[in-house]
Amino acid sequence: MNATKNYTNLKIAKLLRKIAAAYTLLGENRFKVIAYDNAATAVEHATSELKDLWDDGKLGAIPGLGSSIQSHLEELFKTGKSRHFDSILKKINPAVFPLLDVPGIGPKKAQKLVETLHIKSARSVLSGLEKATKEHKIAAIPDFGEKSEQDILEGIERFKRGSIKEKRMVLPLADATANELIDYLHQKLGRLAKRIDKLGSLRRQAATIGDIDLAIATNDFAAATEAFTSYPKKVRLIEKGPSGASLLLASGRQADMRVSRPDDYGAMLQYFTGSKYHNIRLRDFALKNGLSLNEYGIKNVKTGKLHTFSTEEDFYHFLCLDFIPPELREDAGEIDAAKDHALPGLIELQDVKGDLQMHSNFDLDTSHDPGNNSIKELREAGEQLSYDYVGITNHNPSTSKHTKEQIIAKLKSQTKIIEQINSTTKNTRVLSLLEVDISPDGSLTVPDEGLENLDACLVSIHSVFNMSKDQMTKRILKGFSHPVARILAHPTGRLLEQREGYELDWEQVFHFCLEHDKALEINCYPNRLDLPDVLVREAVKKGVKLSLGTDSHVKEDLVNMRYGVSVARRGWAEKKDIINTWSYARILDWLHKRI
DNA sequence: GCCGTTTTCGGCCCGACTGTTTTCAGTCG
Repeated sequence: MNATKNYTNLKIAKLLRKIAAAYTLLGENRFKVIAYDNAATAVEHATSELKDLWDDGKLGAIPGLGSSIQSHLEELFKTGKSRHFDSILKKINPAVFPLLDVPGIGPKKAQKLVETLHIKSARSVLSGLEKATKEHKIAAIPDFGEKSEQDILEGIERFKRGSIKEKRMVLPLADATANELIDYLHQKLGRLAKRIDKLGSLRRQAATIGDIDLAIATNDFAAATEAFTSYPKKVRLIEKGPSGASLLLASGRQADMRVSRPDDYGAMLQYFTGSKYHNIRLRDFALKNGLSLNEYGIKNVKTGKLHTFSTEEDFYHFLCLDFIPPELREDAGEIDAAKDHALPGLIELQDVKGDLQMHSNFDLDTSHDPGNNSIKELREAGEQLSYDYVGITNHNPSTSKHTKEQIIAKLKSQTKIIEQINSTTKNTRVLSLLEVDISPDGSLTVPDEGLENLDACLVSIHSVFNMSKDQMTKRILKGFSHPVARILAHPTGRLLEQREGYELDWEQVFHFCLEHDKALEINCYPNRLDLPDVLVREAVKKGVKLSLGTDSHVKEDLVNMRYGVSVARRGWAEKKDIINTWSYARILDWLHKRI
């Protein structure tokens, strides 16, 4: 058992990529190499741990893992090693593999470098290579030159910076950074820019973003490039070509811009929005119909005629597909659904009638951070957004500082204030909620009498994260089974780029929610976005209800709702899946259920 | 090595860029 414990999906994916690189160097059939690369990607994208799938005999459910790779993984899980993988890796100098993470170095270059420089160990390879570049030994190697020597040095430095702090931007930060740049470009270019759009993972609204990619539709490439490269907030210009340019931003990330004529802007937008795997699947689909796709349009393979498209809608329709919203382009069945006219009608921001998590400064002397604004101010902020209701979800009063009676008294006084506020308005109503900690033993940190007068409560984990999957599932379901607990807040506990979430048995959690008519939260806070999109998809498939909460601690953060909506959309959620789309009367009725 | 409403055999996405070269291999997205 212990031997197999460490095979996380991340590690398996890395192993499969190493095998792919090794096969490249051993001169194996290149499609075999691609197969291993694809398998690695499939593992990275898997929604469950492979080890768990294997336990359940469901390893075959991952597309890209055929019988051969499955059998090797099986051996790995059973015995802690794979003789087949080991025998392949043994043939390659181990110093090759760390270099594959350096930008610009692939298997072939890595091999050539370590051989020429006589580097033998994985541990010393980076420092050895760095030393060699400084002694100008690289330029002398055949097929390398002055420029590649510099590139390698830069690559190593980038890698070193990256390995210390390889942080992607959380979606809201990337979005804000991009919007600022887009505003600047609109102002600078005026009517010369017919359109400016985000591209890549940012347009697909992924939870974290690497580089910021933009597209400009214009007939004046030179003006667009000039405007972009003279962006005052750039740290430096990285490169500039006839149809685009790249800048380094203060965050350490790049901003890439591409220009295209309005007539073929649709194909360009489609191509660079990705994802890579969506595009690969789409090209495969197109080829079967005699069509070849590229960033300029769609080519008829037989006649060679290129069709161009000013919009993405036309591009997809030409392929006899419904338009696929960017959030769905992850090769998760969206192309088949588009063919069958079975894409979901995704939830929109304007469908949202209220926000179900925010923290006020009401004096509850809480266990965790209180908010900055009064309940009244938060209600007004909700009114500004035309909400029908806002749910005040202060943390429970600290249990160490108060007696049971004090906790009950504090909660009663808050309920009174909320009743008072509600009596003065018929517009945006305040829901009297509470975010209650689930203790390690599964009990709630508020006595039942304190929960009585609430509309409902959210429950969540804020301490003792290091429990086994089994224990944590039991803990959460015990706390969640309290009749007043209607919503499980930030269900995985992850903090993007900071902390992995705890593991849960999701089958059990989903089943529990369905059985007791309870909801899972999609927390919209920038570094949570929790539930993650892939779990939203699973929940939606099963019919589990979802709630949106910004978890705001200042009233300005209520606008983060749109990022939660993005997560919901990436999980194929429709209006009917999200309880925040309900009227005040209906949500109140649902919150008051005691099951 | 994977995969299948054209296929259990014979295919497997597409093009740009770069550097080092005189026609292309390697890498990337």
